[in-house]
Amino acid sequence: MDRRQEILEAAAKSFSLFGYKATTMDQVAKIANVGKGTIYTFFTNKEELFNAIVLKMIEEMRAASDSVAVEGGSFEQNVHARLMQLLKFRKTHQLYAKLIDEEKELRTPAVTEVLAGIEREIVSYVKLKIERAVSRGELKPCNSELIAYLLFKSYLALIVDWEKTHDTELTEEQITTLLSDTIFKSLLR
Amino acid sequence: MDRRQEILEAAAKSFSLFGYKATTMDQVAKIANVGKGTIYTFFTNKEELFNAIVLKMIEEMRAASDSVAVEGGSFEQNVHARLMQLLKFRKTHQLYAKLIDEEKELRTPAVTEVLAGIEREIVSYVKLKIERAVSRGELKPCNSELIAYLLFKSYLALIVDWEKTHDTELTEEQITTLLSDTIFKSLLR
DNA sequence: CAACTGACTAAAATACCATTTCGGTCATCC
DNA sequence: GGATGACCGAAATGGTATTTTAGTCAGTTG
Repeated sequence: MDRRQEILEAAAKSFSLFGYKATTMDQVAKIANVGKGTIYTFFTNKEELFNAIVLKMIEEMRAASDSVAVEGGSFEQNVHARLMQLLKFRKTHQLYAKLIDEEKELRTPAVTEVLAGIEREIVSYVKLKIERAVSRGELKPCNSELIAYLLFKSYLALIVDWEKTHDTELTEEQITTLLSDTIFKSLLR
Repeated sequence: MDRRQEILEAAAKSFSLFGYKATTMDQVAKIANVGKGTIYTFFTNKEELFNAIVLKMIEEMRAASDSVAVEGGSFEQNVHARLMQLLKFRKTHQLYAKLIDEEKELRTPAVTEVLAGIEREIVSYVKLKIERAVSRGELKPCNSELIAYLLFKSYLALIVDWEKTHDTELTEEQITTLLSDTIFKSLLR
């Protein structure tokens, strides 16, 4: 069977289970039933292998996000659904959750970088969606980068941070209403 | 001269210069020209001494916040001025800056706790201001805790987090306009 | 004698070194 | 000639000796 594929699957498994730092190349080789050297014919080093796995995860996230978007739906409806889905993914997906944990506990640089990259991508995606909605006339012209950033940070605060200091999780209803009345409303043409 | 006062000043100096972990009680005693035992006649332990210093800083923050509030000013005007001032204080004040650094680098529990406490206090203060403004009829009734939290997190994101990922700091004008059009606007009766 | 001191203690942090682990290479093998 | 795993140096880890430090208290001093 495809050796590259075996390696990718083994690596995905190991990174998901143990995180970046705690998975060893020997470990991956063993799970994949290949010699360690073989890994290096496909990936230049551990970090590149990791990046390949993360890239696959990002694809999954994109698919998950697309799966909740409604063709022809409003900007608000779609951005809300997408961000909620992405932040759910963040908690649910084994690898993502593991990486967040490793970032908090170990501060592994490769992990920090990857997580920051994902957030940048999300913000930049929201920014794109804003610009599209502006040019289609649904939203007022605005500083799309700034709004995208504020939107993302707001969702992050309400979904991720809130429960760290409060004991009752916010309902989706509360979040929807709040942001609908504030940020989203102000964007409408 | 008042020994308690000497100790407080020495401690403030040392905590500001070296942070919590790196100031030793011997150090404080030496700066204060006092035997180490004397410190323990006024403060039960290092953490209590630290809390006393932080309490003084909180007083300063309160004063700084009050100094920019306008008697009879609007809710938006005053909350904006106060939060801007508090977040400026956060960067500017030697002790506060040092503690943020220590929290990031060392994760000293006593420091983590103190910083979390300050944020809780700020949010709860904003919450109070919202409730006042609601009962005076300036704002619509709302979930004050939630709005206070979102407001604080938004300012934090725009002032503190933004510059970590972008190379151009946001102007106060941009922040004012953005939040005025979104969160603040939606609160008005 | 009451406030103050600093030598003292136990516990925690740090420095140090021996040993192991790990990412990456490459001579060898199938 | 693609795959392998023994091998290498560097980095991490563990264990231990040493130092540092928060907190105490017997003794000193004004």
